[in-house]
Amino acid sequence: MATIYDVSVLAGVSLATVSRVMNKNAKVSEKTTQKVLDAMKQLGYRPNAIAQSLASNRSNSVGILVSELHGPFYGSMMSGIEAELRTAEKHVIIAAGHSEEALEKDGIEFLISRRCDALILHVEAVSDEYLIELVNGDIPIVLINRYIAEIANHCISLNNELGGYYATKALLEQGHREFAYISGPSWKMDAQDRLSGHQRALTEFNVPYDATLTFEGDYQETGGSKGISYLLKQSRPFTALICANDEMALGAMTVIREKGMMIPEDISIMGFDNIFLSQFIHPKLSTIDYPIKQMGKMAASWTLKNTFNQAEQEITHIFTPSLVMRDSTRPV
Amino acid sequence: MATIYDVSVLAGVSLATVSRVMNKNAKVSEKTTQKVLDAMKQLGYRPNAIAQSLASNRSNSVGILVSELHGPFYGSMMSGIEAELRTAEKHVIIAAGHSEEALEKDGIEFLISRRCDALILHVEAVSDEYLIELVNGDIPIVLINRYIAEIANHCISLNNELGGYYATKALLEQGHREFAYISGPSWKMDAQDRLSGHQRALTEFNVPYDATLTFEGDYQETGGSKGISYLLKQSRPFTALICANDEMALGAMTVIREKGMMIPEDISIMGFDNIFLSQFIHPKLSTIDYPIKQMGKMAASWTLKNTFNQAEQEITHIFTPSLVMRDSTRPV
DNA sequence: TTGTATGCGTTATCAC
DNA sequence: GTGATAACGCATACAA
Repeated sequence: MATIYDVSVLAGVSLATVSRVMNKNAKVSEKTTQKVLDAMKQLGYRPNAIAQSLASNRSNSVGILVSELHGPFYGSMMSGIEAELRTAEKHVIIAAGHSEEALEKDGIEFLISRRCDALILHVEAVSDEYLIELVNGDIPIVLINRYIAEIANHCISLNNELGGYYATKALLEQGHREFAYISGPSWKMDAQDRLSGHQRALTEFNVPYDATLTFEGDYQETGGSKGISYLLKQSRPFTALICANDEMALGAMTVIREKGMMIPEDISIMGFDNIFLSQFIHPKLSTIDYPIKQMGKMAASWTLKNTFNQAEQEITHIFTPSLVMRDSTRPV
Repeated sequence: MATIYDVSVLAGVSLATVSRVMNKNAKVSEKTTQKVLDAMKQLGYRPNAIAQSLASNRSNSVGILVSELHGPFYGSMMSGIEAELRTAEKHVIIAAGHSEEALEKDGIEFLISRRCDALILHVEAVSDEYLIELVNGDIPIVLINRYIAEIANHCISLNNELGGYYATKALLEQGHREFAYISGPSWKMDAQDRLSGHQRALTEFNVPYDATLTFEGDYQETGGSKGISYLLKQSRPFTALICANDEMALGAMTVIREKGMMIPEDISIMGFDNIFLSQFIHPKLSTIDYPIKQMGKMAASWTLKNTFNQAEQEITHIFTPSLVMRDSTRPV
């Protein structure tokens, strides 16, 4: 693979001149520029990004850490980030943390070791302290879906509690009084927040919270299936099921139908996240909109602004969820 | 950020020795090893992967190019690859090609410039010639979902034609004789192959292929919605709808229901890909299984074998699709 | 406008 | 077993 040196020899100029025409940051005569360009083309020269990074201490890339590489939530997030960054000619380097502390730290180490210019992290297992320390390091960092007061301006998060509140309130206003709830993993902050919102709404309507009709799921379809199976076995009846995300709602719906019940006639179902698919399933899922794509875009804008000094735009740090009523819920 | 030099000074040894204990590739006495380790810990030393790459000409990472960062298909693929690579302590660097020639080449350039040790590509827009040339370059390359005879052992692909054949044949055997077909973008090879398989099955059963009941979709939900709307407006009736992928099937199902028709009573629907969700929608989707996750895993194994000389395992180059009959189809 | 020289943080090839 | 020292491919301060 040709190097800058080969190009300089062929073009009959110095190595520095070649570097200059690449970076267009210094005046080079029209004529030599052309000579260099020709030589580059002739050699099929491609700059070595690694060497560039080492010499300049910048990589023109931002690192992204997601929990999983699959799933609609992370898919939207990655797409949102990449789309925004691409307009600025920055690249992304993606790693997966799998919601495990060791792997998350590992992924972050990897991204740092690759000398990313900034990091966008969706982390769940590492501690606040760890993150605060990280933010105080020398590499710019944004957190998605996590709010830490001490570093609030590094956070792009959704008010999950409010989302949980909206979800339950909507059903309460439809007359529902008996609820079942399939939550996310209880150690995850967003799962806790959504459940808190649920409870707040119940309290507001003087409806007691029934722990026996709560199931801790895993945010996946199978969690929803297992959850509803469990809940249906309990002695207490319920008219509404709230799932802490759409995937679990989907899993639950499948089982409910298998048991011969109708949605929403027998059970109203509410999801959370408003994944793209939720409008294509049957019945169309009522849910809480989580604008994750825009949040990804916003996180990317943050790095553009704070790292690459581009486009001074307004950064929204806390997003507000909104209710999306469709066909899986109905008044009782 | 501490460098290897800082460590060597603190440990009172030479720079080379520090490098040795990092790479454990040469004998270093127990005692000095410990001194170095201590110094590293004390300084919070992290190796600079960029410098390592430059010096060693290896990066311990493999580059992945996908068309999109979202969607169940690419999600599964990325997950499959990453899971396999992680067991070997290799990392992935992901870029998106957006099914556009310029962007695909761009992404490949990026991955090469980052000195990935190998590349796994899901490309659709670049030409065979370009890829053949690439494969003859000095970086190991695997192609997913693409078969090019000249470089067959660099390809991990599915027999899409056979899948299309299976899909249609299953419906023919159920007695269907009037078909509508929503295809993928006609310039995509896999879309062409699936359609060819469809036509082969028709021919085998002496059923004429009706081009007026074929719609060219975009492999997305909206393509399915638009497609079925168009097809329903045609004068010719049909009892079965075949969609070139599950997402379009989903989009079509939504519209069909909005029009007050029943699935599968009024129309049988067959998808393609067997995305994870297809078993959770209602009615459960009959489809063709595309083992993309295993194929991703296989591509990763290929790189492990051909680039990192690990685990001499058997590589399957052409995967065979299989029929998955569920509830969206029924005999007529 | 162009060239020279040095450094970026490692690995690796020699010596000792 | 350990230490100098030359690459690796490029950016950049300093000269010319």
